[in-house]
Amino acid sequence: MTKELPKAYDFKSTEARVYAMWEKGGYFKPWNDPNQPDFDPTVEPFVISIPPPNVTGELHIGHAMFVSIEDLMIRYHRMKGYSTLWVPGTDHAGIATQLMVERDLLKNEEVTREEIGREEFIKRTWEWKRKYGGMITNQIRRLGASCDWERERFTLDDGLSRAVREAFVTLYEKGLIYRGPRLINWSPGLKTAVSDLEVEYSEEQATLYYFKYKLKDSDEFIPVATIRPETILGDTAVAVHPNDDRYKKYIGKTVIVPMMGREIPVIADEYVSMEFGTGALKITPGHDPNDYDIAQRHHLPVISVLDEAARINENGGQYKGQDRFDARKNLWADMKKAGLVIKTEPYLTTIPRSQRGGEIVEPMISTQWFVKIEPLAKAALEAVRDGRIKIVPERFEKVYFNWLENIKDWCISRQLWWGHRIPVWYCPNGHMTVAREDPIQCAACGAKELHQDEDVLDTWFSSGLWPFSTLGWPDETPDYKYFYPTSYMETGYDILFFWVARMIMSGLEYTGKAPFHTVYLHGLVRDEMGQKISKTKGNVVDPLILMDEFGTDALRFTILVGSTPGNDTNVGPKKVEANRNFANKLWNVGRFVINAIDSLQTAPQLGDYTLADSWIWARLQQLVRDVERLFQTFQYGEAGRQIYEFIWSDFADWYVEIAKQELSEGGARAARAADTLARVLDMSLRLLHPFTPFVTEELWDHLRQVVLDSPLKDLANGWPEVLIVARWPEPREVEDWEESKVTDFSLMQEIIRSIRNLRAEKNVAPSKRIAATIVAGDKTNLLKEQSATIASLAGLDLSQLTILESLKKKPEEPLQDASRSAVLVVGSTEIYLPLAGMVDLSNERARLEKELKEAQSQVERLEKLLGSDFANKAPEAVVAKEREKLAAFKETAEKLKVQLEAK
RNA sequence: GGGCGCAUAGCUCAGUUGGUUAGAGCGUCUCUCUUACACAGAGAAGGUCAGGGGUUCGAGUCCCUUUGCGCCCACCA
Repeated sequence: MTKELPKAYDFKSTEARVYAMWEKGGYFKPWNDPNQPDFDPTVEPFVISIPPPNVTGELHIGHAMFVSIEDLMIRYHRMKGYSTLWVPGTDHAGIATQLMVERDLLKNEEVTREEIGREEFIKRTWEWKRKYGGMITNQIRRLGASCDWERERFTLDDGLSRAVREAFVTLYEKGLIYRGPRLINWSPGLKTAVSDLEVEYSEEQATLYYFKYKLKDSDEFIPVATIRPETILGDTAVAVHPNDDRYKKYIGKTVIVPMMGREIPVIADEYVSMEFGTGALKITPGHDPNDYDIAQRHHLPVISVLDEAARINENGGQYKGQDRFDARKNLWADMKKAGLVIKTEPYLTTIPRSQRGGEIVEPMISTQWFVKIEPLAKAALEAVRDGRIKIVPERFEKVYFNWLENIKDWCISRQLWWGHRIPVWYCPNGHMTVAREDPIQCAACGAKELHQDEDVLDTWFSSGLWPFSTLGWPDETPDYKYFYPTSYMETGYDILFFWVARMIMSGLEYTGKAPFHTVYLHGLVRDEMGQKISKTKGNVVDPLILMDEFGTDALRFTILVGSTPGNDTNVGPKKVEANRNFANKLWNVGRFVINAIDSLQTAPQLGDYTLADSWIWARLQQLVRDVERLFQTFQYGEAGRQIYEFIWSDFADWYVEIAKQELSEGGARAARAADTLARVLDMSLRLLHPFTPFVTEELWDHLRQVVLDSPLKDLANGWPEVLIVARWPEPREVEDWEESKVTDFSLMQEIIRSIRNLRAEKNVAPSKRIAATIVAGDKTNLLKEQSATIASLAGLDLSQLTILESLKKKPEEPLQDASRSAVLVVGSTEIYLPLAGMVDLSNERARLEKELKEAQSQVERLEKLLGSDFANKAPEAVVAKEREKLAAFKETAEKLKVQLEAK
C-alpha cells in the first residue's frame, strides 16, 4: 500500500522538490554530449538559445511566456529522443542596467556616476550584477525551465566578450565598420546616441510657429513654419519648390537668419511640398534628417547648435547655455519684438522619444561607429526568402522583408560605461589600432601611449551573437560543432528587428550559417481584459503571485493554451485558477487510478476488451495523432486544449466512471480495467508533460510505484507517438476501427445522457434507481453487453433493465404501456421508463410532440440538402454521412409518431 | 502615407487543407457532499460567427467592400 495521496494536488510541496530532482538527476543535460567519450555525432540535436533576460531584471509575465513555450518545445523533443540543449543565460542590458545602478547610487550615496568615475562605477555595476544576477535565473527555474544550467552564459563573460571583439574586428577588417560624424538620434537625458529602433514616435499636440525669413536688403520676406523654433539658430538655407510661383523669384537670393544675422541662400528642391505649410522650408542640416539630406545635395554647411545635454551651444549666439525649450521660448519672444513673427497654431504631430528614458530625442551630428548594413541585410533577406529560415507565423516574413529592404546603417556606439568597450585604440599621433587583444603599442607608429575608445557597443551587438557565442564561438569547441546551428529561435514579435534580424545577419556573416532554421514568434501578454500591461496603469500581471496562488503548471497551461503564434493573449487570475482546477482534476484521476491498482488483488492485466476499453483507446490514438500534427505545425494551444478535453471529458467523466463498475466486480474484469486505466493515464501524463511538467512528473512517479512490472520508459524520455505501437498489446492503426468504436460508444453515451436528462427534467431523485426497457433492434447485443454500465451511469436498476430486439416479440412486457411510461427515442433505439407514480405524465405528449417536431425539421432539412446539387457534387463520403443522418432522423420521427398515437 | 492583426455565447477566447445542428473556460439557472476530485458531478439556458456583396452543391473558414478597435513601419516642415 502506497502512502495516501493528498486529496488536492499540493503544488507547493511538489514543485521545488521535483525541480531539484530533475536538476540533480541531470535531466536537463543533452543525453548525447560532445564533451563525453561516448558521444555519437550522428544523433540529431535539438537546440534553443534562451532569449537572455536582463541580468538584473525581475521575472515578468513576458518571461513566463517564453519560458513556457520554449520549455514545451524542449521537453517535447527530449521525449521524442532528440539530444536536446536549452542554453540559458542573461544579458548585461547596457542602458537599462546602468540606469538602475545610477539611480541606486544617487539614492543611497547621493553621487553621480561621473563623480565616482568610470572604473569605480563599473566595479559597482558588477557588484550589483552579483547581487541581483541570480534572481532572474532562479525565478526562471521556478517556471520549470529545463535548461542546462551548467552551460549558463552572460553577455559580459570573458568568452562572450571575446566573441564580441572577434565580430567587431572581423567586420572592421572587411570594411563593414566605419566611424564618422553623422546625423544620429541623441538622447539628451542619457547622453548617448541611440539607434533608430530605440526611438519611439508618439502623436502629440505641438505648436506650429510661423515666422518671416527676411530677404537681404529688402522688406520682402518668405513665410516659414517650424515646430522647433530653436533650430532656426542652425539654419543654413531656406528651400522652396522649383515650380512654386510664389517663391520662384527668390531662388538664389539671400535671406537673413532671425536674431543671428547670418546670411543664407534660398534654394530650390523638389522635396519641398508646395501644399504644406507655407510652402517654404527652413533647412537645419544639423538637427533634421531630411534637411541633412537636402544639405548634402546642395553642399550646404552643417551647423550644430545643441550640446550633449541639448542646451544651445556656442553656435547659438546669445542663447548659448539655454536649455532647448527655454531657448525656444526666448528666441520666439525676441523674434516677436523684432516683428518677425506671423502666428502660431496648435498642431498634431509625431514626436520622437527615447524608448528608454522617454524624453524627446534630438537628431544631432555626432561622431559614432556604424555597421554598413546593406551586405548583411541582403544575406539575411536571402536566408528567409530561400527557406533556410522559416518564420512562424508566416506573415511576419513580410514584415521582416520590409524592414531589411529599407534598413539604414546601424549606429553601434553608445556613450555609456556598462558594456563591451569598443576594441579600438588611439595613439597620440592620431593612428587607430583595431585589435582582438589589447594592444601594447600603436599598430602604425609603435607609440606606447594608447587610449582606448571611450564608447561601448550597443547591447544588441553582443546579443546578436548569442546563438553561437554561447556555444564557444569563435573557437571550434565541441559544443559549437555539434549544437550549432541551433534549431528554433523562440521570442516575441516585438524584438523581431532588434534581435532576431540581427542574429540572422550576424550568424550568416560570422559563422556562414543561419543560426536557426525556425523562428517562432509569440505575442504579447495582456491583462484579463485585453488591456496592455503597464506599471502606471497598475494592471501588472505578476507571474510570481500567480504561481504562488495557483501553481506553476496552472500558469504555464494558461499561457500555452491561450496563445496562438504571433497573437497577443490575455492572462489573468481567473484563467489560471481554472487551470489550477485542471491540474487538480488530473491529480485526482491519477489518485483514483493509483489507488485502484494498489488495492487490486492481482496485477493489472489485459483481458478481453470491453467497448469502453476500445473506445478510450481509440480516442487516445486519435488524440496522439492530432497532438503530433498540431505540434508539428506549432499549434501548441490547440494541442493543449485537446488533451484537456480528452482527460477531463473522455477519460475522467466516462472511462473512469465505467471503470468503477468494472473494478467493483473484481477478478479479471477489474484487472483489465486497471490495466487500461494505467496505460491511458500514463499516455495522458506524457502528452501533458511538456505543458505541466510538475504534476505529471509527480503522478507518474507514483504510478510507476504501483505498476511494478511495467515496461514504461521514463516519462521524460517517451513520447506517446513513439510508444503507442510498442506499448499497446494490440496496436490499432486502422481509423475505421476507431470510428466504429467511437460510434458505438456514442450511442451508449446518448442513451445515458437522454435518461439523465429526463430524470432531471422530471425531478427524479438522483438516488432513485428506476426500471427501464430498451428496444434496441440491431444494437441489442451491443447494448446488452453494456447493460451494467448503462444501469450504473444512468441510475437504473440493473435487475429491472430489459434490453429487447423488438417489442413485438414480447407483447406481454408491461413496460410497453405507453400511458404509464415516458419514452425516449435515441437513434434507432427506444427507451421506456415507467415513471408513473413518480411524476405526472400528463405533459408527456407535449414533450414527445416537441421532439417529433425537431426530428421532422431535421428530416426536412436533410431531404432538401440531399435533393440539391450537394448529392451530385460533394464527395461521396460526405454525402453518405448525411444520408445516414437522414435515415436516423426518419426512424426517430417514425418512432415518435407511433408513440404519440399510443398516447 | 504604407502594411498587418482583431471583430464568434453576458465576459475572455478556441475553431489552419471550406463539409452542412459552431466549442471551451468563467459567469447564470436546477439538482447532488454518488468512498478520485465541491478546485467536483449531472442537467439546462445562452450565438442571424461586426454589416454588405461575391465564389461554391456547401462559407465562421476563401475573395471584395464598409464600419469599429488595436499594432507595426514611414523624413512632410
